[in-house]
Amino acid sequence: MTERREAREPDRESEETARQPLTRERILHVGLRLIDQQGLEALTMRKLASELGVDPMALYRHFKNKEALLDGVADMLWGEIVLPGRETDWEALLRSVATSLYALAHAHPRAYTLLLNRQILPLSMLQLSDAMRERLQQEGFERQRAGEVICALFSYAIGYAMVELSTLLPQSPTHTETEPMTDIARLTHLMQRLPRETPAHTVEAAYALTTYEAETQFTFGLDLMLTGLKCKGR
Amino acid sequence: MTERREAREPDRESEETARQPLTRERILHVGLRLIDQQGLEALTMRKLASELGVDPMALYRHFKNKEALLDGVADMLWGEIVLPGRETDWEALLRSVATSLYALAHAHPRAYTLLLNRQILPLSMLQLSDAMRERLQQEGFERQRAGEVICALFSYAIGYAMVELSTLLPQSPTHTETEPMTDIARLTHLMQRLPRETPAHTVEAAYALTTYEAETQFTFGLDLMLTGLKCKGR
DNA sequence: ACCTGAACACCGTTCAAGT
DNA sequence: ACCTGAACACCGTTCAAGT
Repeated sequence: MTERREAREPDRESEETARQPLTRERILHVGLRLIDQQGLEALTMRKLASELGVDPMALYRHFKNKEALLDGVADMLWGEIVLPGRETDWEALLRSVATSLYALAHAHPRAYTLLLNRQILPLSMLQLSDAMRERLQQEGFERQRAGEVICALFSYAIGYAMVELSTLLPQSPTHTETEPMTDIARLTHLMQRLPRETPAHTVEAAYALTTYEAETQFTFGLDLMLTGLKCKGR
Repeated sequence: MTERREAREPDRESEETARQPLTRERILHVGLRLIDQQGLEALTMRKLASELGVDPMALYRHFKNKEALLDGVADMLWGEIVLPGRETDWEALLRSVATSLYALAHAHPRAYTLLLNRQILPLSMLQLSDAMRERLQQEGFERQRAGEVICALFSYAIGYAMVELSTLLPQSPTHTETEPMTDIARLTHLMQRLPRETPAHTVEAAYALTTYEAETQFTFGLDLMLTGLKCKGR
């Protein structure tokens, strides 16, 4: 996706190309692809190794254990968030980062939970928040206030994305890419995920919950925060 | 194993008391306790069964599989959130629910991620949000607006809690219960969770990030939302 | 010194054999 | 009809035996 090598031959991105030397980056890249395609629980040291055309134990020379490998994937995900150019003011900056974090959930729905599940602080996350803090301070925010704002923004954006994923994610990841589901499809999909004894009243509530335009709703909460911030002053 | 019915013995709340009949509730209860004590990945069908003094396969007559069991635990967690009395106005209501969701993260730090990781819609969550919607509508919110507010609030509260857990959670769960860590303890704990090559500049950023008073910071973001809501009108 | 794959100690779940 | 536990197909990781 991001990496364009301009090779003479069309990359088939299959087991054939897996004959390059084994690097940390390549492992992580294939690992993320595996999660995207088959889900987080399908990422197995053995499966990943065979995908790379390599002995399972070979992975352990690049990562201490599976946890460390997942930490690496999480760091990659954080690394996909980039700041807009220097000319954007603080409000647009916050809006941009929040939107990017939300969009990341659609780019990597099965991997997204790694953003918060890890037991380390991803370096990319620290660098991102530090760069944001610097920009906010330049526009007059106090240091601590800047930190609070960033933390609140991250919490909302990621939290919203995870709520959406946990209530809307189809079992098959195909829908995410294509056009929105029909009402019928949405309802049947919903019914599958409710206990059989759910009262009709609650089914209706659930349907309402999952029917809102997700993007609009995300913006609503984001606007709440930004409005509050402007009311309070920086 | 033979069934022993020693009714005269005082409850020691250990494996002895595990001789009660196996019910869905008891399984879930012990399962949550196991997660609280040993972490989510330590919850094993086999371990849980032995904790209950039961054959592993016995669990499968109450739950289709491990996923269904975890769904049940998630539902229990949602069930711990209760609404305040009818006399509280909408702002206090929202504040109360958000705070409860946040507090739940401290009561069950190792299980908290289940709130959002499940592939079903927990019934308790639907009932909670539906009850909230009703209350908000009674106070003049439009139906859709009420839904948006609830969703935004859930997102922020849970998101904040998960951000806090993922950046602050000590490896040993003891600290959560006791008094706050000292600065030194916090710093060393932080250093353990950063890559060895982290530049000093970023270490400082990370330290700042994890040092804020968590509770105060949570309230800051919550206030942002509520202020925004009041500015915009209901 | 590096690389490998057999082996260990688990896991969720199936299934056949017991009652 | 219910209950049980052996067995299957995995898993992450150790470790000794190869090079």
